[in-house]
Amino acid sequence: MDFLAGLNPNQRAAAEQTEGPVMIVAGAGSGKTRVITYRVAHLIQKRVDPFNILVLTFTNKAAKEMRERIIKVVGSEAKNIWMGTFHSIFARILRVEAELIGYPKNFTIYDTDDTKSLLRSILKEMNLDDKLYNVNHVYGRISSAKNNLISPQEYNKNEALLAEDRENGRPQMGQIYMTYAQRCYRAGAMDFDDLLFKTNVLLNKHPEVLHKYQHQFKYLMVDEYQDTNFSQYLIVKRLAAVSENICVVGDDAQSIYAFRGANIQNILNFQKDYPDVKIFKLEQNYRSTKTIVNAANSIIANNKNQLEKNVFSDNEEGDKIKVARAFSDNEEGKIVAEAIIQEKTLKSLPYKGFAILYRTNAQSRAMEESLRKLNVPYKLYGGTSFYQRKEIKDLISYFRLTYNPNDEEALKRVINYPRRGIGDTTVEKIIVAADKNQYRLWDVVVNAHMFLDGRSATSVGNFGTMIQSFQAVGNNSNAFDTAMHIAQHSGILKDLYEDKSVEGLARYENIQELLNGIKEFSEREDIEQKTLDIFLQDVALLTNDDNDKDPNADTVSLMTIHASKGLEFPVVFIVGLEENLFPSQLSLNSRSELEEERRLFYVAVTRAETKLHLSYATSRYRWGTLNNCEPSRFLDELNPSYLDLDFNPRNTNGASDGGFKSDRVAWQAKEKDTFSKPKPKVVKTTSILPKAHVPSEGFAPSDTNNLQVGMEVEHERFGFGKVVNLEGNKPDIKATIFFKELGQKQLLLKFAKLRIVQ
DNA sequence: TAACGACCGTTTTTT
DNA sequence: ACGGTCGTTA
Repeated sequence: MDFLAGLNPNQRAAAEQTEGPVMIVAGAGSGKTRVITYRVAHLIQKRVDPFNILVLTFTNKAAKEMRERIIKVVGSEAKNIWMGTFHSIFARILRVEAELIGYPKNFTIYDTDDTKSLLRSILKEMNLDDKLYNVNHVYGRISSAKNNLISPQEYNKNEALLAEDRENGRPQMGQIYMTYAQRCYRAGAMDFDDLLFKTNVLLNKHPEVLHKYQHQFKYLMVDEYQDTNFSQYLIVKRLAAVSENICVVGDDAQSIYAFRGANIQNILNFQKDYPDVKIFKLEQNYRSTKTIVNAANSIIANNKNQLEKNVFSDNEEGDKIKVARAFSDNEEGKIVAEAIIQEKTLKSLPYKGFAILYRTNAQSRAMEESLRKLNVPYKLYGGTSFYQRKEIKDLISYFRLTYNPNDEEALKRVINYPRRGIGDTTVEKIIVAADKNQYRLWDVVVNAHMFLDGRSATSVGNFGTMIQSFQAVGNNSNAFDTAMHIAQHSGILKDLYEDKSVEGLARYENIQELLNGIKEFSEREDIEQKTLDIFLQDVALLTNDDNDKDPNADTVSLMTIHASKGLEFPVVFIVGLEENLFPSQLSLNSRSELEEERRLFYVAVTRAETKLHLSYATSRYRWGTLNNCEPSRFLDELNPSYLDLDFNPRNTNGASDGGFKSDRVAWQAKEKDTFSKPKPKVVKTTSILPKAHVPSEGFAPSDTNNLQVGMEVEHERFGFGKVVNLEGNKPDIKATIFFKELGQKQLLLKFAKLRIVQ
């Protein structure tokens, strides 16, 4: 079985170097997954026990895909490889070892919602202003502390951090972190960051455990190493310390998760940690055309501090990159949808050969509408996961509570859902009683009569009894029977069944779907223990892709660029290339954040195999109001020789800047104008804009049916200008006019009030 | 305690 | 635009 023959010399050398520290710097599309797959296959062929191999990935999708590919090569033996995301692998280990660090084995995993909800309660209890102590900000602060392995105690001793918080007007941050950690502990819960943080605690405090896993995992591989944070880095370093058979794979140019603590230095410094590292560079891109690869290179060249590499393609030159300018987000959608239909026929591609990538999930709406209008089948990836839906979380909260009654977030969520007469006041009393006596909420619930009076004591007591009855069922039945029992007896099923609205119906169906999933789980042959608590263990770590009904359906893919990492499509559309959107407004403050946006663009561009489309809109609805948009600086950074513009962005004043600056100049002029004067209270449409131009006496709009390029016109507010271009059909004719004062603008003739001067 | 309406902030990205 | 939260009212 000479599967290594399918690799190029570089790839093969990397796959064969199984001993000692190895770093594989893999450019986009250079066959990275292939190398990892064959490297693992090679290990197994060399009689390494799959149980001794640990492969860490970043997403469930990557883990799943790689597992399938390895199984294809080496057969079912590969199922025994330890392969998964950092979070799932270490959750699995913590389930075994949790008691050593004072957690129950069946600890709950708090997802983002749970975490935020707990933080909100804490802020409220501490009487803190939740505008100043914005939950997302607080969460981010705690998360980054954990990712840098700073415990609450250390945080509160760290003068630099405390001073920083004081300067930001948030002196209570340390206390919040402390309380948050205590409350998680009390609830027997870990959040996402804890799964890594506590693993470090475990390995640090228990040398015998560290020793055990060091010897179990004789071979370590880490995919997407550029996206690891300090916490992950240290786990890997510790586990690899004995064997030093560690292979990291990554591409610094594709590091896009610094915002959540990833440290690009981990890959840049790998060589310092392991001086005898063998470095392999995979520089040949097999995925994309020369045009796409070169254009991508021209983007990333704008970043500093990179590992040196030269990504190239031997594929054909390929089409130029199409750039489209739209008038609005909806028109952009229309352009994309039409292009898909056209190109599908032209190149006889299936729909699944197309992907639309965007910076933010909110952008999917305009795309979806246009695709629906033209009957283009599509599938939306990401967005709110199935497991984040309210009704699903509600039912799962009952499950959680059944197996871990200390799970306070679950308790608060369902104690009065469906309604059972336990209002906020009563819940408040329970919390106060618990805090006063150092009890857990659950202790108060089961002893309700000691803390509450009459009616509410009875309701709360009944709730406790109900959960206890669920526990009894859970101990004696399989997952599906338990789940069904809980769904019925909690009243959730009835409550949703009675809601006959469209949304209510959808919710009911979602519950059905969850129950079906649990039924499938109960019938699986490859798992020995099929109780609901086992099913529950992984739920918080699941994402959408597990719920993919038919992955082979022929549909266009819509997703964020982050979600597209690792994927490839023959034709890719990157939409919304506008300043403040991509690059994101929030990234403009620092060079490093802007560089991350640029890497994100690089990732997006390199998803395309044969054809890339870029587009931007000159106006877009955001927060429900229409905003003017300036083309993204990234468009300027692309070498224009790779571009094919479907419009003329140049000024008529002879300047041949050839870029997107004309749009930008016009935009800037207008912005300046808009902000120079105090805004009127009600800003509904552009007609409220202050009048910079005083119209000539007796100004009256002319009939613009016969408007020609080159004509001089006067606009009520924009002043005098010259028609540069006319495009579009009948009622939607769009005029590009260069105004003396304001620069170039696009106007729809049916709306614009123009007086023809000559 | 529940139901209703006004108001607010949200849109970065994921485990 | 939209959903979640808060305050008012019954």
